[in-house]
Amino acid sequence: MAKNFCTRAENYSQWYNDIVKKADLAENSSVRGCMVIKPYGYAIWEKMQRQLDQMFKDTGHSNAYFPIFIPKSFFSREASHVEGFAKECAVVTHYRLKNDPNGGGVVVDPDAKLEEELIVRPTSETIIWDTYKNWIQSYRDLPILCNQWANVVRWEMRTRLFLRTAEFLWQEGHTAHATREEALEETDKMIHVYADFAEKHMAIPVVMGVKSPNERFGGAIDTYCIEALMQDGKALQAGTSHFLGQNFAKAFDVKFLNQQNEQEYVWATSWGVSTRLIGALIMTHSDDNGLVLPPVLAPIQVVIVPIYKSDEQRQQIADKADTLVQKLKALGISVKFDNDDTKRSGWKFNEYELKGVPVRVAIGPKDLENNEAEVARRDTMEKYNVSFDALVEHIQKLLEEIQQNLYNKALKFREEHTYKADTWDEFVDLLDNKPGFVYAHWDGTPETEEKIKDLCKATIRCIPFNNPKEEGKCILTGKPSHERVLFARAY
RNA sequence: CGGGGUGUGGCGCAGUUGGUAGCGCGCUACGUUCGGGACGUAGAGGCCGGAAGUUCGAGUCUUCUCACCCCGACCA
Repeated sequence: MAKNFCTRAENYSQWYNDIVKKADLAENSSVRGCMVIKPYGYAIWEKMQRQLDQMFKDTGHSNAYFPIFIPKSFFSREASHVEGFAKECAVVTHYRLKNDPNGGGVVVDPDAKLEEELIVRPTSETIIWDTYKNWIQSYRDLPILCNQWANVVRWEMRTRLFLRTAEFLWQEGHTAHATREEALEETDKMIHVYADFAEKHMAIPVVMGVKSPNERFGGAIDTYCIEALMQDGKALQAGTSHFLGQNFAKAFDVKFLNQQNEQEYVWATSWGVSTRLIGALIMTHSDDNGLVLPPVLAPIQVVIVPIYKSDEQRQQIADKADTLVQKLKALGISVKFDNDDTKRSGWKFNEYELKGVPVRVAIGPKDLENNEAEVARRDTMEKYNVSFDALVEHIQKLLEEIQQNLYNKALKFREEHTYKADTWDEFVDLLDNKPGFVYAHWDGTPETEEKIKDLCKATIRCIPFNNPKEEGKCILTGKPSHERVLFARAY
């Protein structure tokens, strides 16, 4: 079947890379650490964007755009924020090139040094709070609910397509509120939007929770997150929502006059998801035959492949296919009729399987005779015949069924790979031999979390919301603990 | 920044004791095919990562350099 294709069992990361390349999602560019997102991969991102954007609008947010460059001085205003990002910032120091006097092409003009260096945004809190300062005077100016779709740069040492690249695409929401309660509510609302998106659209079950101090965003009071479990048993952070308190308001002196005519610092949140979600999508659903896409996000939901010998047959099938295309399109289903004569049907079957198209319809001479078509679903690889009269309705239902099946499968996988550990040996044994989510007691100190990470590479992914209280002893130190937290090795 | 590796047609690779570059895939044309990646025939395509050196002669040997990949420390 699939040729030159690494299986998950053989080498998981090779399998991942193969999928990204062979499904034509993205490739490495000649710029170190940066990827080219190819049309098919970008189409998935566009579908995600469209959906998320609608969800942001529905919750009262508006899009805006802020500069890609941030003056260095802005960056140093919030101490833990700088600390979080300083090590991975790209910096612009000059604004002009000139011809190399030695004839070696162009060189940076040393006379064109910037007065103040500019940071290429790794995230936009600082430039946005510098801007919000001018937008806010009174409680009547609040809340501000902005989102921006943008690229950001984090100079990573080691990169992997979609999962970690030097430049990536994301959205970042930045909101300003009059009260602590309102900002907290916003933080909570947005992590729920992300969880909803992950589960309903990406068909990925997630655990929602709060980050431990070690894993918290630089400059945040609290970071909420959604965590997903990949097929190799590693966790992947799929989205974050931060309660920033008044940290940035204080750093940028953003105050408003409340109804009692008193000056108060503004309360803030920020939240984001990135193209990394495409990595999550791949590693949650795909199999050894290639990409598997949930119908809701698939650029092509249905592909129709004709099988023919003569031109006459080809024409007859095309007529049949065209009416099918019209009917499916009328239902809002994205369908492709691949009538390319330079590729054979077998080649197309493999190609669309590799690309994760949820439903394939094959129509050949025999089918014409019997007034039916062969339907193949990508998630289960099942094939069967359906009469033409029932086809449209069948496909519509099938797409919904596949979406649901993928979610159920992923949920089942997560449940089967979620464990409890009560002793250190048990904990390490699980991580090494049955990788997945491990619920274990922790004494609540950053030092212990750090030590656990050093010892076995596992980190606290989150402390789930509504976490059941349970008395126990810390897995490492034996100190008392009143709840289990979620551990895993993570991407 | 440590430790390991690789640079040769678009991609994946071979190239012996130094003798002037080959294979598979892909690509082009034509023909035969067409219900799970077809086959035949004929083609196109390469200053062998770069620089210097040894030599009558370097893909091959020496030195230097550059780039990329893998494993660590950092991270969404």
